[in-house]
This record gives sequence, structure tokens and C-alpha cells, in this order.
Amino acid sequence: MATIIDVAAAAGVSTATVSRVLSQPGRVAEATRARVMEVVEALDYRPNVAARTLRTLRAAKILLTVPDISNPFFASVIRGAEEAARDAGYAVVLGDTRHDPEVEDQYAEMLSRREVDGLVFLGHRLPASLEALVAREGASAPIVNGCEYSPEIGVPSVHIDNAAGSADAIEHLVELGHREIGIITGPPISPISRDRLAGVLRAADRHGLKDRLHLREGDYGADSAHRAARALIAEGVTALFCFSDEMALGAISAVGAAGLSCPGDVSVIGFDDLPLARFFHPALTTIAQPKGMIGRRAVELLVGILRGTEPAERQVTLAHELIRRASTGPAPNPQ
Amino acid sequence: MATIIDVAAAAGVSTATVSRVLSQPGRVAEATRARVMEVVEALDYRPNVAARTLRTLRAAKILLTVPDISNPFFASVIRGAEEAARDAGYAVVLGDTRHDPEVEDQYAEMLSRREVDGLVFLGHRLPASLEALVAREGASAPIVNGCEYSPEIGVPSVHIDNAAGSADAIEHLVELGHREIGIITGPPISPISRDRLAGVLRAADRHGLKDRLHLREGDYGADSAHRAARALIAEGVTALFCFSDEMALGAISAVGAAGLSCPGDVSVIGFDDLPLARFFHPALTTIAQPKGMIGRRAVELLVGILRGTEPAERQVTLAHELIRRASTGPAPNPQ
DNA sequence: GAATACGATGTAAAGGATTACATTGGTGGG
DNA sequence: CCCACCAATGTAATCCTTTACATCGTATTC
Repeated sequence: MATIIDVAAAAGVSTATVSRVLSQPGRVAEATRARVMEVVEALDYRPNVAARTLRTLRAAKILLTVPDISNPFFASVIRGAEEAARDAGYAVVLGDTRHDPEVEDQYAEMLSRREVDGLVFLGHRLPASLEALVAREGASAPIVNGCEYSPEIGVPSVHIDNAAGSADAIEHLVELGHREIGIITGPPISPISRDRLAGVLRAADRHGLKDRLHLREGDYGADSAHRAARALIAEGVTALFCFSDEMALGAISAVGAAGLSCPGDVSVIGFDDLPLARFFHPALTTIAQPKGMIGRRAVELLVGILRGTEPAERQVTLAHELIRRASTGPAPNPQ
Repeated sequence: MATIIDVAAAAGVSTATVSRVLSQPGRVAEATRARVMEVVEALDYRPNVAARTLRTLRAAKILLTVPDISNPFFASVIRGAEEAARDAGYAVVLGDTRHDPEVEDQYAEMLSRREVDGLVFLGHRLPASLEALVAREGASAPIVNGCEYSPEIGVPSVHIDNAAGSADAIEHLVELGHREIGIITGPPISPISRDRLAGVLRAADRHGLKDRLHLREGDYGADSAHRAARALIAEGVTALFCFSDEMALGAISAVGAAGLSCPGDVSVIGFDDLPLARFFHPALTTIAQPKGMIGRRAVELLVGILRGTEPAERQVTLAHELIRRASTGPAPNPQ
């Protein structure tokens, strides 16, 4: 592997000049630049990143951790984040933490060891090893939270108004005449789940339905929702609001397994608007999140911090949208 | 940020000793080790990765590129790869190339610049900039192909027998009495698609159905399959074999949209066995791939190359399996 | 008790790039 | 014709760690 010294020797210049040709071409005479570039091509020279990082203390990389890479919801967020990072001259290192705090900590180490310049994390948990960093550096800590929002963590974040989103879902069901509504939540430890539940309760309360809600806890996966839905159907609900599209799929599957039809007997509404949601059978009514934009804005916030340009806002709330498809319909007439 | 020099000074030893305490604790006296570790804790010292990489020429990282991160199929492969990498002391850098050769090349640069020690790529295209590397280093080039297999690329790979898998799918449909079978393939540029098509033709030929096949090209996405299925249904097929589960979902959606039922009027069989496939409505019959194992073996192959222990086999073929669920059934009786 | 060996630790040289500062040569102004 | 200045380039320190080799002291062996 050719080094900058080889290039300098072959081009008859110093390493400083080679370095300048590569990073600030304007400061080098045209003829020299051309000669150096020729040698660079000929030797197929690539700067050694470790050496550069060591010298500049800048890795030009952002770490993006997701709690579950198999959840298609995150795919779009990741795409948006990568685009924004590329625009700003950063590469994205993607980490799948599988909701495992230990793995989260391992990835967090990359920041501590300066392997990456900053971190965007999509879960709800700031790795323990970074709490000290946030406490020490405050607003200039290069950490941004995406999708979720926990004020106590003390880092900027990008998210939708989850309470308002789920309130919209309930309003939609109530409008269709549903009164016995089942809710399949996420684990209460996640703020996103708490916020959505708060929105549900608020909306239900507005219609005097708060005490008629049928609550069941899921884990955002189809399996858990399938089981929860079976129980709720037995309780006689006519509609199910699931805190994720994946759970909605599990719920629809349970409706079918119970010999009922969706939306004829039981309406189902999800949350997220996965790319596949419109191909579900029936096509899924859901609350859409601006997934790509969440990723993009999160990275932009982070890059702002890295560049030292304090952003005006540290909490970005983006718009959600109710997408009406075929999985919700009028409540069946009581017999 | 504390450096190894600070630690050495505070512990009253040389940097060499500190380094040894961290990387080969056995070579240091117990008392010294304890004292150094105390200082390490107190100063919250973390070795600078760039400096280490620069010195050792080893990044302890593997690059894993996937053509489309939003395809849930890859999630399980990624998981398996990460596990194997962790076991071998490597971290995984994940890249989403979106089928874009330019992005593929950008990621490939990471290998050229020694940012990572090796590459596992899941697409079918070896980035152009790496062809020279393979040509030069041959079997010791730290590159492995996963899921797909193109002999002309000249790198080790891990995959199933795609032709046999799709032959099984056809056999299954023929057994159920189907004669008018629609096939929704992938783009012919992908070897995986070509192999699967070859298997289809072989099996169909065995039953004298080769000329009755209805072929349509898809792009592995639900959307393309939805359109293709619509056309095939109009042609009167009683069964659809889709080269991916995602396309099968699109096909099922098209069956419903045509006012027909699956599997009553049209059976649908997919390929991959996504985690969600059993929650589709109807639950999807499909050819399962050992996704996690593909990722794991690919990384193991790569680590073998990196360690210089030439592996016995450079092509690993894993077993697939036909999963019978509810989306396929007997062919309807002709009127 | 001397010689040997070995365990523990230190010294210092890489590893490859960036960049502050120094140097050189040429241009334009007076 | 000289000086000041600037553009172009070079010199060399620096980033932080690892590790080959050197050193030292103690235990082992004969």
C-alpha cells in the first residue's frame, strides 16, 4: 500500500504538498497539482484513515444505533440519516442494539474512544457510559435522540407528537362508531409508548370512554399482538389500536384466526405506516410518521453540534398523519 | 481526554506497561496491573482507536454491505453476521447501498483505505474498485459474498441452492394440481434470480409444463409484484410463485383486489420466509432460507481469510426448506 | 557462589497524515 | 533598483499507541 511519502517522492515534492493537493487543491500551483494527481492515480494512493483521524481528531463518522434492525420502520429513518450525513461529509456507522443495554454500551464506547464523532440513537435509553459525557459537556455533547423523546436525558431529539398521533387514531375509531376499543400498547418503559397511551386516554376521556378501554401490553412485535388481540377479541372489542404496524399485522391475523373479518367485525389501526402497510390484507389504516425526515433532521442537529453552531431548537417535533385505508370501518350493529 | 501517557505518569510506570496491562495482562506483575487499572478507572482512560489502528494496521472492523436495508430479509442475515463478528473480536460496519453502484464504490473505499479489515457484501455486484484487489490477491483478498453466488467474481460465498429451492416450490404447486402457474421473477441481472428461474424451468420441464408457464419480471418489491400479479391473474393462472416474500404479499393483495380469494382461487408461494410471513393473511407458504446462518458463515469465512487460515471450502451451500402454510391449496376444479 | 535464565519493566522507534512555521523566489510599487 | 509582500513549497513536530529490543534484578542450578 502506497503512503503519502511514496507519492511525494515519486512526484518530487514534499508530503505537505501532497497532503495539500488532496485536501486544499486551491493552495497548490496547477502544474504541481496535476503532477501529484498523476502519481496518486498511478500508485492508486488512498490516504490512511487511521493516520488522518489520529492527527485531526476527526473521524468523519457518525454512529447511528437502532434498537431493532429487523423493524422495517427504522429502515426509512436510516435512509434519511445516511443522506443527511453524506450531504454533510460524514459516513454512517450503523449499530443494531437489539434492545440490549450491554450492546448499547459497546456501541457507545465507539464515541468514548473517538472512533466516531457523534451519536444518533433511536431507542429510548442513553447508554450509561455516556451519561457522564452529557453531564459534563451539556449542550455540546455530540449526541442526538431520534424517534423518542425523554426530557430527562438532556439531549436534542427529533420526533412526532406521539400523544396527538394516537389521539387521532382514537378519534378516527370513535367517529366510526366504535365504543369497545382495545389498545395494544408497547412496553411502558418506552416513553413513546407512554406518550401514545397518554394520547389514547385523553381522547377516550373526551368521549367518556376512558373506563371502557381494553388495555393490553405488547412488545411492538407481531407475535405479542397476536396473543393480545386474541384475548381482546374474546372481550368483545370492535376495534383494535396497535402501537405499531407490525403489531397491527399480528392483530389482523388474530381476527382471522378467530373466524371474524377485518374490518367487518373488528377494525384495526396501526402506527408508523410501514412501506408494506398498504399491501396488508386488508390494507392498513395507520398513523404515518415522517420517517426519512426524522433521520435527516436528527443528523442535521448532530452536525450542527459538531460544527459548533448552536441550533435554535433542541427539540424538533414533526407532523404525523392519519392514513385511512381498508382495515377500519363502521362499528358493527350491536345484536 | 486522557492518553496512555497520562496513565503511565499517574501510575508511575512506562506507557509500554500500561499498554501491556490492557492488551496482555498476563505479562505484567499483579501489583502493577492493579495499580495501573486503578488509574485507568480514575482517569476514565480509553485507548485511542485511530492510534492503535495506525500502529497495528488492524481496524478490528468488518464492513457488511446490503443492497436494501428496508428488506427485512437482510435483518436476520445482519444479526447472524454481527454475532459471528463479535465472537471473533470484530465490530460490524453496516452499509446500505440501495442497489446504487456509486454508493457501493464509496463503501468499497473503506476497504481500500484500510478503515475496515474485510468486506462481506450481500448483493451480486463486486464494486469495480475492488476487482483489481481480487485479481491481485486472489484467495487472500478479504472479501466474501453472501446470499448470492457469481463464480466469475472469484470470491468465497455462502448461499442456498436457489435452483433447488424454486424447483421445490414448483413441485409443491404441481402436487396440489396446479397447471397454469405464474412466476414473478427478480431482475435477470441478479444471479439469484437467474438460478431460481433455472430451477423453475427444470421442475416445470419434468412435468411437461415448461411452455405453459406465465413469466413476469418483478424487482423483489411488493409494488412490482402487485402489478405483475394483476396481469397474470387476468391470464388465468391458479398459482403464483414469487421470488420473494415481499412480492408474494403484493401478489396476495392483487388477488384480493381482483375479487378472488387466496388460496381458494389463486395459490401464492413466496421465497425467504420473512419473520412476518406467518402473519400474512393468509399465512404464507414459502421457501425458507437459513438467514442467520448465511450471515454467520460469511463472516466466519472472512475471519478465516483475515487470520490466514485458508478454509477448506470457498463455496458454502446451506439447506433451504419448504414451509407449508395457508396461502397454497389445491387447484380449483376447472369449470 | 557464580553463571544462567527468566520475569518485569523501560526505551524508543515506528505507523501515516496534517499543519504551524520557515523558506524561497518572484511581482509590483515607489 | 530596492523593498515589501505574497504565493508556493518545504521542514519538522505532532497525534497516540504498540512492540522489538534493552535493561535490571531475582531465582534457579550446578
